[in-house]
Amino acid sequence: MQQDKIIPIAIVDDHTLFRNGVASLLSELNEIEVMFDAANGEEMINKLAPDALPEVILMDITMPVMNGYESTQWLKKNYPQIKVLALSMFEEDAPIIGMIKSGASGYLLKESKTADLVIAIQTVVNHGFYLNNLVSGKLIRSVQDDQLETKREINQLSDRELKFLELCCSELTYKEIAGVMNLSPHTIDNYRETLFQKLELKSRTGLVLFAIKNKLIKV
Amino acid sequence: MQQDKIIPIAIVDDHTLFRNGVASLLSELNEIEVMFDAANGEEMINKLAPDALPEVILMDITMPVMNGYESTQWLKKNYPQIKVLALSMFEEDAPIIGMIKSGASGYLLKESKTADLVIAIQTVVNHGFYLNNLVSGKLIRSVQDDQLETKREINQLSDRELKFLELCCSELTYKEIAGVMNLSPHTIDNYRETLFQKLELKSRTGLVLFAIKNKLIKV
DNA sequence: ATTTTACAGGGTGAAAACAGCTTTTTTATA
DNA sequence: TATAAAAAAGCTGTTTTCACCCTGTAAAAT
Repeated sequence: MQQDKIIPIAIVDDHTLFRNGVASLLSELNEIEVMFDAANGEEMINKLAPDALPEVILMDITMPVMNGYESTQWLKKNYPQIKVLALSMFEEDAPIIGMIKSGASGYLLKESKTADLVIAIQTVVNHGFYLNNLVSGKLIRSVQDDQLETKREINQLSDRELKFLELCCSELTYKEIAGVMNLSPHTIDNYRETLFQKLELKSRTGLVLFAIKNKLIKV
Repeated sequence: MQQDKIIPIAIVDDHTLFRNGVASLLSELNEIEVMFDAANGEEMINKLAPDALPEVILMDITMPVMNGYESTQWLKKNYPQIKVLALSMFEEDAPIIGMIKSGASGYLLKESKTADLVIAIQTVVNHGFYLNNLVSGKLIRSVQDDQLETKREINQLSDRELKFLELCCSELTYKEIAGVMNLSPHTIDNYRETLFQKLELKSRTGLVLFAIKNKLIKV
């Protein structure tokens, strides 16, 4: 690992002391060069020089003006080659998954040791991502949670109502749905009314949104 | 690790020789006990005894009658405590992400060494999941890919059309949308028509579906 | 034995959505 | 600055959706 070239990085964090501290720590090493630091995403954007880009940006989450999620998304849009390593004090699921979804290639706690930070930076450069125990479990769960998760309202619905709801998520008119289900349009009216009542909705759009939110249909 | 109790597992794979081979390999160890094996998901369901469940099930993907995805989903629904370890010859993104999304706690290639398989089984039992290099990169990318990905049609749309499209994904009537956007209902009619034409749709439901498919709104 | 619940069918009127036009205003740019 | 292309607004219909009203049957529940 020591034979690697010097990695140019940047630090984005609103706590000046922390920012300078990390910069100072890393400056002592000859594997890493801190190109610049910024107190938030907007400052980062202004300091980014297209002809001298960092390879990795250490990114805090909570920051004024432009936070870590927004900043990371902006980077992925404008400089997708720059790797973002989230550096935060939060160990909850939401910020971790949020930063990963925003495009971060890794997530590290601020209480980590310097050595871990260096390894993370190098891993991100060499392998494109850095996963530690903190992230991997949450990550796998977040992908899976998309799947299961059932709402209680759904149990109130009969098979035919579910079938009807599914057909609502198409460009078929109610009359056409009646045709497909071999029912009278009036019966379809009943289904619609029943669903509106059960789900507390008032339009077909509402039905579609409900069906999608509850993964009754695949988008 | 050697102080762990004996782990009861099951093997589901349509290749009899492979199934028996793995069973024989693992039977020689005293960390793992193979409770039963099955050629597909249906057979597995029949052989599952609620009073003697395996902790881990090694799951092939391609199988007749009921494949690995379906089987894993069934397990997660009916016996969520059983961990599924996908065991397959495919190293492509789709099957890996697919199995994880179906609920698998890990993914291992069939060409892996016995020792790796044992470690994977133990890791799944002790930590709830097993991530190797094969999976982690794809996983992080699959979560992120959900995000970006833009359709060419979207570029054809103006800001106001996008705003209108967003408002369509609610229970607001067109008249109410006109109010929110400070426009005449007739202008809203124009937007609708334009979008129908540009996106080749013919109903509001179609608009909603399009917006969701292209992640223009968060569900 | 009676009530409840789910399912199927029917009708009316009002509101909203859809379709096809024309005209005016704004914006961009050649 | 002329002009083309958008965005915005208007009009006139038709169709669809929505919100009520209702009857009847069959299966569960009380």
